[in-house]
Amino acid sequence: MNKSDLEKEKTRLVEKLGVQFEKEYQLAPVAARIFATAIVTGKKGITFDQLVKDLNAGKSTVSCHLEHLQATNRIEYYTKTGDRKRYFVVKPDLMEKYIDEMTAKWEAQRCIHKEVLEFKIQSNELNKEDPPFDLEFQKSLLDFLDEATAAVNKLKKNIANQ
Amino acid sequence: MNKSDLEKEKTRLVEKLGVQFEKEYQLAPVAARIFATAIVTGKKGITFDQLVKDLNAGKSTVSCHLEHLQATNRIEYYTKTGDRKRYFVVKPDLMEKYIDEMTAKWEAQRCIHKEVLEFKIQSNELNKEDPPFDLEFQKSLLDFLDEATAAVNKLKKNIANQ
DNA sequence: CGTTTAGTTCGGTTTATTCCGAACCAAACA
DNA sequence: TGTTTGGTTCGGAATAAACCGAACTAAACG
Repeated sequence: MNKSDLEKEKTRLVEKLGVQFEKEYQLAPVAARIFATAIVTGKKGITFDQLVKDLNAGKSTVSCHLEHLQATNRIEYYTKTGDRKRYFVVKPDLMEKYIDEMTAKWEAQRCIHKEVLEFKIQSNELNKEDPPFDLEFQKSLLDFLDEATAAVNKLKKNIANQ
Repeated sequence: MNKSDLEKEKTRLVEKLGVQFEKEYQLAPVAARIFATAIVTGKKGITFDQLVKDLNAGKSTVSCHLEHLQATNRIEYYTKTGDRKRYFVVKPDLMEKYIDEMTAKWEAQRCIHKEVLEFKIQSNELNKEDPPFDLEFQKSLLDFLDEATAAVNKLKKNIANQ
């Protein structure tokens, strides 16, 4: 196992992580690979033109996706004095952020499912003829979303205090 | 509040849920609205041509997305004797399924992050000159994914036994 | 056996995503 | 003040996703 093997391995890992991230975070292919590169590269960070080279991507593409990844709080950069390059690294509170995104989605869904429940209650009151709506199912959706949020927020606290 | 108001309300809810589902489950617009309609309609179910009418969609589009929603275990159908129509309803174990999907994704990620950790360990052993990789961050990703899986699987058991 | 009903398949169009290169800008340097 | 460096902006091209209608099929019905 020599240095060039490690580079190949890095490329392989970036690609594999990239595919996952495309799905998980709904990122464009190059965006996902930039994010993956930031993770595999670690705290020393990766520069703009290194990304352009490594990923065989256009400068505009990299610029655009770096912008987006920063805007969505997934990466940030630091600079070295006397060096104009930016060194991009993953944000350390990545997982807290992931949990927040998840719970925000669940909260939004819970809110609508509650409206749906109210709709079904009203419908049952007005239309006595129809087979009435099964409110239990709708309630179970709400309960699930509440409990999932609680479970994952507990986890978030554990992470923060460690 | 009369019957036609309820219909408008149903349309509104389908639309609102639809937008959520597009993002949450990565569904095409019409697919998300079909799924939303199934939820808002409840156990009495919705038919093929009702969907075509309600959603102003082509038959082929509805056919294709119904296919997909069944293949991904989100909806199923029942029939009435002497009635060739299919009545589509949401699968009752929707949330268990959602958890399974989530944990499957996490498992896949965990697996790659483990490979990344091994890569970083190897790199540290070989390149003594470089600033070494921070293994703790990588480990914390693995831990998070494990704990998240555990938390959510516990929730799954609670749901199943109720 | 012809017809209706319920749904599927296929080919093509529209629309949106993703990416690129060329031109540009702003800071630093010579 | 001209030039290099590091990065952004803009307009468009290639590609992929989403959808539609027309033709088709298979079961049931008369």
